[in-house]
Amino acid sequence: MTGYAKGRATKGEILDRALEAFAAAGFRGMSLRELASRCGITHAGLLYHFPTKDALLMAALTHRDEADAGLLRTSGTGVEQLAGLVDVVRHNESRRGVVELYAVLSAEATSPAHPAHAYFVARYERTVAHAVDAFAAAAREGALAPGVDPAVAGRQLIALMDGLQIQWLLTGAPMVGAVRAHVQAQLTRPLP
Amino acid sequence: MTGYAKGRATKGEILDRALEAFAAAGFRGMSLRELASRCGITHAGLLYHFPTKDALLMAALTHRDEADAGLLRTSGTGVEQLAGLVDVVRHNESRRGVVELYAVLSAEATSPAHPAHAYFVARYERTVAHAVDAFAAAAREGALAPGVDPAVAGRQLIALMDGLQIQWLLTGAPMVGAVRAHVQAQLTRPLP
DNA sequence: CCTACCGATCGGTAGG
DNA sequence: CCTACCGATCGGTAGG
Repeated sequence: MTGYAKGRATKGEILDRALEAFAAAGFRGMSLRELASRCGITHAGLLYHFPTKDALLMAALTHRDEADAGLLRTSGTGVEQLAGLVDVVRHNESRRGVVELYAVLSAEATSPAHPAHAYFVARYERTVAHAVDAFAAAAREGALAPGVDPAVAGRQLIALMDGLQIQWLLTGAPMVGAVRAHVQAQLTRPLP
Repeated sequence: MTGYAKGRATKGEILDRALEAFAAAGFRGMSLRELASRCGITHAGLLYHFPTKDALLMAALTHRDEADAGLLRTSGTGVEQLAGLVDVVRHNESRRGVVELYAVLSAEATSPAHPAHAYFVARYERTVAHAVDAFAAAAREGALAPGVDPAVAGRQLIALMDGLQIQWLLTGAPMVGAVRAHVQAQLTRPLP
């Protein structure tokens, strides 16, 4: 019982530190030995919990997804869903590590040989689909500005968020204002 | 004479292949020995031309900049400058390697310790400034839609382009349509 | 979970 | 430009 609970806690801490390490150095640049020493174990101990470096990466990404589950599940109107996406951007400005993680790994993972390539392809399809759904719902509410195509607007919004993350990481330029202005420009009704 | 001219040509070819290697593997993941073998020399031979790996990266980025010089220098009206940016996106869809290079390296270089960190900070300031200038010129022409702030619109456009590059690399989703639609939405006059 | 090891590979240098 | 080397580090495994 104690051993099991302690084992799970340790594993969760390892995954948190693995995310930081992957964010800082990417997949190739991240060293099992350095991460292990940050966790107070040896790199062989790390490989006792996770059989390979690839498996550790996937476990860490799944761990991150579970921690963020429900972050986008704001059941509400289309306009409210879009406001929720703006809130996510605001929230992201308080967690550089998470933003860095996705910026670095999604760029790395564009290579089909990358261990997380399939994960990021699926992640983008899911994220873009969520944004498209939000704009489509806004259209049904009559809140969409004339000429706005939900399919295009959804892809644009996710792209804008990703691009602003790079600029924010590099120069510190704030993200929220630019995202909010862009979303508002697609609507005929003010964001809450 | 011959030696000098041949030396320059070889060096240019090395830099072209270095760009491909950095794009595929990032800075850390790129190996001098593998690049050298692609160039038909040893890794020590590579270090005869470029004293360190850092120096090779910077030389390759400068080489790339020189090849693309003038790509943005479409002297014309603000609306024409914006159309020129859309043309760059169209052009980029025919050179995956270049798009991959900037996507991978700009994400990596968000870390202040990265050898190209200062380069990418300066690059973004320059690129965003160009887009802001284009929108400001469009404003002076009376071509800007009401409520559009050139400073915000410039940052949004560069961010949109970067984000769409990630999506294009990952899923193959075309970039030009979404960029063109976004730029058009900021204007009161049709793009050429 | 550790010690001890494996083969492989890394960037860089000496010396020519 | 090459050969030959340096110390360091890598992911992974055997065996406990």
